[in-house]
Amino acid sequence: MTIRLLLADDQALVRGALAALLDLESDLEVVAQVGRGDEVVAAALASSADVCLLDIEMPGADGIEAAAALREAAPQVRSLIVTTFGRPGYLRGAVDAGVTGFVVKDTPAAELADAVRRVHAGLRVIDPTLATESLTSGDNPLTARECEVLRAALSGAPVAQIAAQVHLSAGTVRNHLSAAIGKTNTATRAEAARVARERGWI
Amino acid sequence: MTIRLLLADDQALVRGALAALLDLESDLEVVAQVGRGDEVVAAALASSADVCLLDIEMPGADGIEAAAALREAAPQVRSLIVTTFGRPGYLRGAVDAGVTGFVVKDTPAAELADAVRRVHAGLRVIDPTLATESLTSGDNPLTARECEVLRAALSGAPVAQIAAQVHLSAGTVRNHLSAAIGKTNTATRAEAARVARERGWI
DNA sequence: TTGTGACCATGACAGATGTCATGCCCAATT
DNA sequence: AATTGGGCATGACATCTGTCATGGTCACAA
Repeated sequence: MTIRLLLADDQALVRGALAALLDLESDLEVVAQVGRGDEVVAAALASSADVCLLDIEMPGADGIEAAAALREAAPQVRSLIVTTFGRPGYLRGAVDAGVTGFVVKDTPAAELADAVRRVHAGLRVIDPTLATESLTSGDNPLTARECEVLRAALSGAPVAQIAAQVHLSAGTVRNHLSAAIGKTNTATRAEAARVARERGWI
Repeated sequence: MTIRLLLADDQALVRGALAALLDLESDLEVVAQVGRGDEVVAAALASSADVCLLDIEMPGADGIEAAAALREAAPQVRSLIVTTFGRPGYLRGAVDAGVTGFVVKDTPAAELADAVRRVHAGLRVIDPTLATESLTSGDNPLTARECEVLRAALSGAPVAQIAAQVHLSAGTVRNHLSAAIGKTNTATRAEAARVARERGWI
């Protein structure tokens, strides 16, 4: 009995290449490919996939949202995040969304098929490098508001614009930014936003 | 006679998957794989590759630098940039470095093999979407200094730190940043740096 | 009930930032 | 020789930003 796979990645070339790689394995079969996160559930159901390989950065919905939707609509389908970015925050979010596996695209190609088989068997597959990083980087110390304001600050926009965007007064925005700057040990909001993003806090 | 290929991409999984994809073609053969830009030339010579597929973002040297080095050391080897980012600035730099082809990873997988064959035949292969974008986005209006200062501003560091980094007075840095803000039609240096990066100007 | 902590807001202050005018040096162009 | 344009710098100015103190509301836990 072959394991039926769905691939979700917005880069067609990578998607096709992964399909070629996995189809080399006699016990694996790619039965569906999508380029958007919001098409994952429908495609998984239509193709009766066993395991979904999900990239994180996709239009429509990211891979973590897709995994959460998948758990809701088709709990028997396992999901494996295959992503470029090993941000610890992503890993946490992915685990919360109920994914069974999480590997980065630095993984040797030969190991991917094994990861898929383990995931299909219900075993947790977590990139070890990432797992330790996740522990060292700790929890997100930012409050919900601070995250929201920092996200708006990512573009580099001035405070007035951020305030309009999040429907707060300029003074309050500055307070939140100041708190975030303190918690990230940085000197400017631009730097704080960058650090928070790298740590996966926003 | 098969076309001998070298793959350079820092993500092992993508590299391996591309190898699987291309090895499906009977007239193509992947004879070398590297994960760093500064290993391309040696590997190309050792494996007597005909065409090198180069990612842009790699440690050691980026794909464009690798292509330039390759033209220097082994002019008979064709290079094809295969990258995630379609920044117009990249395309310009790549053409200047003498690459024969430039495709983005959004390309359908089925077209890659054809692109490789065309490149091997000496034909120019340029992603059409990118080519038009490159024309509309126009030339880089920033001076060398402005680029340098903007690059240092990418991290969000305060002016004093940027000044120390580029060995200029704080006042001069502010002047350059002000000029860059004007040329990018933005309000802050963080925004200017973001826009300039998106446009491929830095 | 009494904290406790997140959230929102205001006001005040020092320091950072963006803008502008001005000047000098140097290289390339006219 | 004169002009132009980039690079460098300084000083001045208005504004923006980051910090801090203060005070209010609300939800939740002790």
